[in-house]
Amino acid sequence: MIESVMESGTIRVRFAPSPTGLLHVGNARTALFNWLFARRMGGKFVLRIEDTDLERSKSAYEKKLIEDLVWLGLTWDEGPNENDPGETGDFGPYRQSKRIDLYSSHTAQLLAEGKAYRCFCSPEELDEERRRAADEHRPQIYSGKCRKLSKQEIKENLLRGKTYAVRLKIPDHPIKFHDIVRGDLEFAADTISDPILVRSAKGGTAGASPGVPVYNYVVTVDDALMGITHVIRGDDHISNTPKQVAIYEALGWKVPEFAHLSTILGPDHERLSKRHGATSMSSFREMGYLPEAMVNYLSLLGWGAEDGKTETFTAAELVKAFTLQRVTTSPAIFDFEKLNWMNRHYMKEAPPGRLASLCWDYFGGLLPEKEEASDAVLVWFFHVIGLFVPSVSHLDEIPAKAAFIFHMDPNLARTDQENAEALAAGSAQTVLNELANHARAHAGPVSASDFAGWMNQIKEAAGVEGNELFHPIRIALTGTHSGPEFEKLIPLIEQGVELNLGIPSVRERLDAFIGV
RNA sequence: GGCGCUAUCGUCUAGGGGUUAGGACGUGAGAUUCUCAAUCUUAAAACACGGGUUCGAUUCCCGUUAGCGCUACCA
Repeated sequence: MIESVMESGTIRVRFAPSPTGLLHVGNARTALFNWLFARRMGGKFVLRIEDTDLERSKSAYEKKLIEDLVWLGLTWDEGPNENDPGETGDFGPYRQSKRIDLYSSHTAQLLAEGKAYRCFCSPEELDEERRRAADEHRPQIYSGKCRKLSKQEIKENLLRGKTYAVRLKIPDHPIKFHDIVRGDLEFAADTISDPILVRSAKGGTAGASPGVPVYNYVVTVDDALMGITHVIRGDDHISNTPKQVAIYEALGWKVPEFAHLSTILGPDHERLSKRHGATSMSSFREMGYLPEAMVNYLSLLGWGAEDGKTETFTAAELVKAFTLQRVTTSPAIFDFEKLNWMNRHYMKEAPPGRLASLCWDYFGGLLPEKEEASDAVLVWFFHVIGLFVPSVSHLDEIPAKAAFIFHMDPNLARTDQENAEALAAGSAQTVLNELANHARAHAGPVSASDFAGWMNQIKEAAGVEGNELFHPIRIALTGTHSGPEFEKLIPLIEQGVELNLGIPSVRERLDAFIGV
């Protein structure tokens, strides 16, 4: 089966996260590049859950992980199903915890062929070896002591019930492999320790070790058995790769192509972590970032368009443009500002209805339940959101910006530092008196043109214009000296009043502030 | 300590033996708008250092330095 897949030329890649936490920026970018490569090449994208670390793995994280991948639009062809505990694909199981029986036959084979051996060394002995190597400025690699054990010695150890681990014999020639991103990589044999394949356990006198296989062994066997042709992953795995290559070769399997992606760092050049703020996909989603902005931004971390200029790509455009050859080698710093810019870009393009429904929950308590809201309320809310979107980087900032629509505190408006300055101007009181007169003389809701008319008359009567005119009025009406233009704002306020959303009318606002 | 990866504006990057070293974010200035945001125009801003190779290196090679990763019977 493996051979047939390899020979068919179908490209198969995998994303193999362990469900020990949320999907963060680095892993999301790895998933994205795998996905892009698979889609671009017409290959298969496999999701494999590496949940062998039972202590840290949680099914809740697996669920969240799947949610986040779906949110980003990185759909997989094989792997755990999105909505049920089942799996899709012919190369399963796709959860590593269900695969633990698959490795022992290969271990037995390696042992039988003399490509692996039993290592009876104790942790203490190994520690001692390492310590000595460090003292002598040598690479800290295993001495290979147990390689030389005679059959007789092994038998005796087994008979005495000594525990042993299984180690691979690293061949004594340099290990080379090709990395699509970095070119040919080569590691000298004497810098690579014989890797443990299977952890120590009390073995029987026959058969393979009953111990638990280690990560490097497991991924290699899994990748091979799943017919993975291209391993695209973080560059923290470069040092693991020669060991894995040796495993492929010992088992007589074709070595896949590798592509090691550079690390994503925080602004302080440290590895990106929670310390730097939001880094998980779910937190970005909660903050109201759009998935297409996230995908686009992530794609630019370690990759660039061929023309050297294009920055914005839809997912489809990315699939068309993406090549591993253009992936960059140096580490990239995650720039929240540029992500924000990207999100603003996509918010401008998004239909207001979509943004409004994403925002609804941010306005908890101020609006009816979305399901119970009338069409008129929905439309009104679309407009409110549309009014504030240009002034925010992500959707969850909107409620604070829009708060004055729902309620206004005249005392706060008066005492706010910057407001106080504007109100202290000599003309401010005149302007406000004039405004009060107009409001007094007006019955019913105020239209945008009513208000524009007032403005013109106040301008003449008070003999002021510009900030001196508009600042006091804006403060009287909204409690702040900055915000959306009156022409759009006034109708929205009066409509909101009519919809019984409990928001103060133009007249009520002015009354509270200046007494009408 | 050992092994490895990396090095172009503050950041993401394009480029590549001879270029005014290009674009984007951010920043400054200007325009527009009642304000803020948005928008438009515009400016400043980079080839880490030292040796080679070469007529010529930012580009190729070597070294230094710095950053990062790995160095587990973790994944």
